[in-house]
Parts: sequence; C-alpha cells; structure tokens
Amino acid sequence: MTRPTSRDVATAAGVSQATVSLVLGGKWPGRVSERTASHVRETATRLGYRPNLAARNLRLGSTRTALLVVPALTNEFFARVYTGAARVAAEHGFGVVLYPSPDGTGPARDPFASARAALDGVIASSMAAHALQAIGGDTLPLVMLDSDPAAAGSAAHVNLAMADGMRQVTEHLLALGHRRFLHLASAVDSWTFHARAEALSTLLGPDTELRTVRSPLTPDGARTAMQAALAAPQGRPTAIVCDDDILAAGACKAARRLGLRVPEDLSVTGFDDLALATAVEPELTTVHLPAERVGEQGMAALLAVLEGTPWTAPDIPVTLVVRDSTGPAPTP
Amino acid sequence: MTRPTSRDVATAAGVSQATVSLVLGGKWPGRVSERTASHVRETATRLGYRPNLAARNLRLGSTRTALLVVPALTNEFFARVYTGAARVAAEHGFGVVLYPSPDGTGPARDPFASARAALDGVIASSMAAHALQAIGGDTLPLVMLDSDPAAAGSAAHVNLAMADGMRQVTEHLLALGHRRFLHLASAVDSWTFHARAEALSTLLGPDTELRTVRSPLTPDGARTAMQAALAAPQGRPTAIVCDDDILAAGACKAARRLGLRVPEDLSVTGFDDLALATAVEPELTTVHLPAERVGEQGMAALLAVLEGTPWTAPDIPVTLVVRDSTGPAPTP
DNA sequence: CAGCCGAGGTAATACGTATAACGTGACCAG
DNA sequence: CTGGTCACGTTATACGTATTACCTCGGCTG
Repeated sequence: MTRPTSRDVATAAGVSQATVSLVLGGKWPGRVSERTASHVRETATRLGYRPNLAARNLRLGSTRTALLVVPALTNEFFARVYTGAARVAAEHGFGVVLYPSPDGTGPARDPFASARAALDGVIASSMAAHALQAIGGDTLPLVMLDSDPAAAGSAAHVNLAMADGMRQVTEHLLALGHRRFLHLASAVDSWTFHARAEALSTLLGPDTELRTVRSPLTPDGARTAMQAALAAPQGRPTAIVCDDDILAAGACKAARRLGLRVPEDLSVTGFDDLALATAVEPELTTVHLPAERVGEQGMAALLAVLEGTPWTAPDIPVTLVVRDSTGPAPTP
Repeated sequence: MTRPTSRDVATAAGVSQATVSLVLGGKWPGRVSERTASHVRETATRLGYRPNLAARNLRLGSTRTALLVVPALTNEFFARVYTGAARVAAEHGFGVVLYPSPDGTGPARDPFASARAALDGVIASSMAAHALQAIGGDTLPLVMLDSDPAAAGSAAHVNLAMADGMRQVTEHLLALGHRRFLHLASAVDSWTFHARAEALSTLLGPDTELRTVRSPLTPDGARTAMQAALAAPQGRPTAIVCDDDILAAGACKAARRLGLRVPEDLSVTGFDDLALATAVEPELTTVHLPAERVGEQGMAALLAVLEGTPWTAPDIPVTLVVRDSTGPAPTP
C-alpha cells in the first residue's frame, strides 16, 4: 500500500539495505558482485521503488535545489530566464524552484520557508536582490541577476550589457536624424532601468532634447503616458525609446490614435525582444536580450560558487534588432 | 559556521530539543510556560535558526509540495496557470515545483526524480497527462488539467468549457453573417484542441463551409498556413477561427500582407486572451480563458484529493470578448 | 599448516526533526 | 502524612537514506 523503501527492496531481494543503497547509487565496483547487483536492480524496478528524496536530502545535507527569485513569471522575459536556468540545472542534476516576488517590492513572505525544500543556493533577479539580503539570504550562496555591480559587493552577479544596448539604440536613432527623444521609462525602480536611463542621458549629445516619462509596464500605462507626452504644446519628440516591448507596443498604438504614423512620423524602440515584438505591426525595432542565457549563466555561476570556484564573466552582450518601427526623422 | 539546528537552539536556551520543536511548532498551549516559550523564540531568532526542511519532510512523511507539469512556461497561458496554482498552494502552506515537458510530447526524463524534492501530488496539464500515467505518475495523487474526461477515469480533473467557448465564437460569427470558415488549428494533438475542433464542426449548420488547417503555435506558422489557405482558388473563407491568440495575430498579419483588411474583408478570432490580444491592432476578438483559475482549481482539487475528500466541480466558464478583429461578413 | 588477503557483503550510525511516552516537583485534598 | 493532580518539561524514538567500519570465508603464500 505504502511506497516501498530501500529496506523493502533489500528483504525482497534477500540482501541488506546497505547493498541496495550501494547498487542503486552506482558505488559497487568491487564491493558487490555483478550477479547480486543486477538481481537488486531487477527487484527494485519490480517493486516500483523510488528513493525518498527527503531522506536522501537529509542524509546528504544537500538538496541540489536552487531558488530563483523573479518578479513575475507572466513576464515572458523571466519565464525565459527560468527556462535557461532550469536547463543548466537539469544537466547537473539540480532542480530550480521559483519564488515570485510580488511587484518587485521584494519578498512578501519568507522565501526560504515558502520553498518547501531545503535550498542549496539562491539566484535573485535585480528587483529582489537587496530585499533578499535584508531577509538573510546571504546565509545561502547567492547569485544576483542584473544588479548594481557596486551594491553586489563580493556576491557573484550576472549582468546584461544594458548600457551598450542603449548605445546601439541611440546611435541608430541619431543616424536616422532624430534629435528630440522621449524616454518611456519603467516605473519600477531597479538597477536595470536606472542603468539604462543613465546611459541614455550621457549618450545623447548636447544638441539633443530628452524628456522622460515613467509608466507601469502595461499597454494602458504606456498609452496614457504617451497621450500626456505627445499632447504637450512644445516640440514633439520624434523618437520614443521604451524600456520594454510592452511599452513600445502601447506607444505605437497611442501614436496611431493621435494620428501619427509609425515609423514615418514617429520612431519607437523597445527592449527585450519578446514574442510580442514581431507580432505587432509594425514589427518593433528592439534590443534583443538573451534571457535564456541570463538564466543559464546564473545557474552556472551558482554551481561555481557552490564548488568554491571563483566566478566572473563579462556582461552578456545584447544586440539591437532593427525592424519596422524606426525610420528617418520627419523633416518639418 | 554551519547552520544552527534545533538542538543548538535548545542548548543555547538551556532547554531540550523537544521543547524547541514544540514552541516553534506552536504546539505548546499548556505544555510549556509562556516565559520559556518566548525565551526559546528569542534565542532562535538570535541564532538565526531555520528549520531543516529536508528533516522535517522526512519526519512528517509529507513535503507539502506539488509538481505542476506544463508544456512551456514561455506560453503566457501556462505561466498564469502556475501563478494561480502557486497562490492557492501558498495559502495552504504548499509549494509548487515545475516540470516543463518539452513540446507537449510528454516528460523527457523522469519528472519525479527531476523534482529534487519528494512530492505529495501532481497536477498535469492535458498534453502530458497520459504520458505521465505511463511513467507511473498514478502512484501519486493526480489532478489533470484540460484532459479528456473519458480518459481521465477516476482521476480528478479541471476543465475549461471549451465547447461552450466555441459556441460563443460561432454564434457571434454566424450572427455577423459569416458562412465560410477556416479553422486555424493547433498542430498539437491534445484533448483541448480536439474538443474545440469537434465543437466547431458540430456547431456550424449545413449551409456553411468549414476548412481546417493545422499550424504550429508560432506567428510564422500561422502566416505560412494562412498564405496557403487564402491563396486557394475556390471561395475564400471570411472568418478565421484560431485556436490561439498567437495564431490569430499571425493570421491578421498574413491577411494584411495579402491585401485583406481586418475586420472589413476578414474576421479573425482567437483563444486565450493573452496580453498579446490587446497589444496588436486590431485588438483581437477572442475567448477569454481564466488561466489563473485553472491553476487555482487544480491546486484546490489536489488539496481535496490529499484530504480524501471527493472532488468535483463544473467546467470553468469562458467568455467571448468581442473586440475589433471581427465584423460583418463582406457582401460579395 | 599458520597467516594473510581480498572479494563480497553486513551491521551500525548519523543526518535534524516531530511527537508519543514518560518523569518530577509543587501544591492540595483527605 | 499520603496520594493525586496539574503544570512544565524531558527522554526516547522513528522517518529512509548513504556510508563507514567491520565481518566472514575461501584461496593462496610461505
């Protein structure tokens, strides 16, 4: 009725529990004869034996499980980060369990208890990193994703080359003749967005104009923000640099409602390169962020930390993908 | 150096380990004095004590952890299912760990080992349900999502009212005067899509025309499928019923490339009501599927099964959301 | 024939927790 | 003064596994 234990297998096979453990653990070269080994294996499968992970974890003192802290999985970017992390984890016999930190305000409840399993380490996305440290996450090996390198201190971190991405955006737009910019920025206050904003303002020359509007990461948020910004009496921006494809899509829509054509009257760029970017029309010019690679490197970094190996890696490169939402600046 | 155990707390507080366990477990009304209880609590926090989950799980014989098997998290629908399941789980002190079954072809590797923790139960989305049973998932309490009620047998299942959703779609389109339909169906061979196809073909009257084209769930897939279908010499369909918003968005795009306006020349409907549906233009008329509720009910069903309570619930209702991608059938 | 060795196993133990079963005084009733 | 009860804890044990240390016995060496 109840699940068979290694001892059940042992008695059924007429050997000791230790032998079962040795055989199934693959630790029997020279300790157990081939004959009994195969007999044990056969008995185990016959009984449908599955090792009790809780017991094994207790014994080994390690669960081979990492906690990934992300704001929201419904954001495709983080879903892809998870996918990458889970893949690398699986290759090393690790598992990944998720802790969604609501609204990027940091963990609402104790993530270490919420993860029902004991944890070997933590991978935290930028929005939650410091909040996590405050809770005491630093008692566990920690890897931070897209976090301020200065604040990260000694902790391993995996960053995207956000500033370089912004450089590619501005160079593209400047080459197209744009001089009046609107930065449609995320309302979330994380290093990622801070780094982008800073890069943008330093990259633009003195003969340019830059306004910034912050908006929640929803299409509606983008639309209302845009309406306010474009309705302003003074010279309209000709290029909208958005922190996110969702914002960019909303911006395109808002522009068209105001009678502006994209990209003829207005150029729009995004970040992330979500599936959305090629689903809308015009297809978005956007900075492709290799989200899976962020997850992969995050997990790789954690594995390195767990082994005691020092871990460093250059920022993950990002590339601007030019599509149909950007064009030459309109001539007045 | 190493993490403190309950025994460490006990010696530090000058009591026995059992007392620590009782106090921290909240089982001390009348067994421990208020004075020592608070002293123990204080010592525990001072030492930064965290219970070893592996040990607790072993002792209790339960991990309060469920496995959620879904095809891919990057599909917003399943990300939302997870979110709902995780919320209800958290309310009951449960955790949810994910097993992404690649391509809906079923688990590639043993999911029970991949989940590094012992499991209390499994919630499997339709695509993987039977594959899961084949592996031996039926040794664990099982809840199936969107699976064939006939095949589900005695297992608890949570289904969306797909047939009713399709009814709403067809009624809407028929009322608009459409008679020639194209079903842009998913290439995935699951009950969900089978149920929809069957519903569609039985709901359409004899004076109508229905063709079916299957396509992978990507924008490009939809585009090529559409091009083939609309280029056909015989009478073009005036309404495209898509199994998915992604397909619908692709269909709209393909139509426009062929010089057809949506919805004036061609009506398009979707399923799911993803964020995409309101991001594209025209905004999609689509069947809203309450994905979070699927997750919530799935978890609730599992909790009921674990308690031995019989669990049944009516199909989760779905509602057609009429937006801008459907309109009156063109008059020839 | 004593001694030894290696092959093939087994017995014992620890991991950290939750809980059932069992003290132990103090205080009070008889 | 004795027995009982209650308040407050403690001792002991089990969960299922991995691993260390030990055992046994046949064969081989000297």
